Amino acid sequence: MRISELKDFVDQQVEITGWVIGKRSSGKIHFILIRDSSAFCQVVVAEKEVHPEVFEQCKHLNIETVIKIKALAVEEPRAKLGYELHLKDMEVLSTPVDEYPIPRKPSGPDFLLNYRHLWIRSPRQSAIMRIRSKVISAIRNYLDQQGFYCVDTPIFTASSCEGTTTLFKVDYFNQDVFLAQTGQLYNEATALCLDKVYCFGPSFRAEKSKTRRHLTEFWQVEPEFLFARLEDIINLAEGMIVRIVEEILTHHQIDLKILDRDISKLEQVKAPFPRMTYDQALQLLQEKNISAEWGKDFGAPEETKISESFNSPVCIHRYPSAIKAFYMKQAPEDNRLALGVDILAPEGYGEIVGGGVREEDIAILEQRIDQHQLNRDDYQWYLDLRRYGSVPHGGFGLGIERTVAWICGIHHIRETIAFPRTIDRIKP
RNA sequence: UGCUCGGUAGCUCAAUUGGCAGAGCGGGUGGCUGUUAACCACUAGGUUGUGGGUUCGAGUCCCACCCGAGCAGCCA
Repeated sequence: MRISELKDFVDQQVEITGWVIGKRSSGKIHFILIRDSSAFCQVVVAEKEVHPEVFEQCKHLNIETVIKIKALAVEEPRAKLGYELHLKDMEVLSTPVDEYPIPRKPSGPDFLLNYRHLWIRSPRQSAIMRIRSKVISAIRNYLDQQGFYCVDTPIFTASSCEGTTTLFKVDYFNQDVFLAQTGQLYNEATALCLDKVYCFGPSFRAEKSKTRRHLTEFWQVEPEFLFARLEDIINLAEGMIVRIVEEILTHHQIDLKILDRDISKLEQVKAPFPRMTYDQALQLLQEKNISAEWGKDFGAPEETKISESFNSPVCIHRYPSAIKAFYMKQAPEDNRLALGVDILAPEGYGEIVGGGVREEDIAILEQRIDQHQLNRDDYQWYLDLRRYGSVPHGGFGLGIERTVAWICGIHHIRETIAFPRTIDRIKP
């Protein structure tokens, strides 16, 4: 049985296999902290209640010793989870051959990332990984229930998709190919046969970004569907985010507690999210005495200021067309604006969703490709989608790491993936 | 890529004006029956990021390089 199930076994004898994460001792009584795959818990060892050999063994338990224990589960209000274990018997299954490199007291990120393969064992990091897993399954379940098909798009791509960001070049049998930065263009193709589709996979950006919101390898889910109006796209993203938050609040209270997450902040996330145009967002910034020029994208400080005004994620739509991707459809009422939407997470976690309506007219799309100084030849297959049976469509991408960072309330997205890839870190 | 800050024990950090290399944690040994990053005593543990320079003397000052962090741009 697992530590997270202790609440169902109060005053009963339980058997648990766990890893030692710390110990304290007062001579005739030891306090051992153990973790298993579900949570962590304190084990109390009284000299009178165990065999002398077991008591002596407990004196020498180092971090990451693996023990199998028989103990009584007891309610304990002082404990973080509300329970502790009173040891009856213990068997040592594995003794570390060396001192564990990671101390219990705080260490710096450089050191911890060098030992990432061990750091992930800490209660905090494990809690984040469990939450990430649930975020992903919540997304998949939500889309499945809405009738979406999962279509996996290629990682190797022949050329730039969006043309804006730097790509990783790979040698592909003596040919230069690139790691995908998005699956969207491919799923515009699959949407024209299956209608509601999504891809879920890693994306790669070779930009030399060194911020707490960037990784070179990150994961995103990208739904795409036919006859999508901007409103439909926002509704789908909103429903997805609400579902994610509900699932985490329902199933991961222990993990949120381990992370010291302020749950009231997540409980305030309710549909409908506030929606405003880019112009209205500029106005909001002006009211807060922040000057932002029309025509420029918001930077991190502006995004933080906007999201601080709301308890739920905020949807900002109709950005200037010039700062958005070439495939973004222009607003019929004002062609300087794009039918695109960004959703900013609360508490300054920044953009977690970007999406919009795609341009379905081949003439306009060709013009846009030229304006962005992209090579038309690279996009012939994409233009075919407009040549044959073109209909309005759209979708969005949701960044997994940024979403998990927000849900968990952690500062840097490198902790939201088991083995983060950043500009200068490829090991372990 | 730019700006700012940093690199001293396994980890977190001190070291006054340029003058003996230090502490806490972690490890080891001993003590303590309710500890929550427990505490107390003893003990082991150092090529001060690398290379050069100034100086009687450099962790400290100068130059170059390497590495890291924060922020920005770009974006999920």
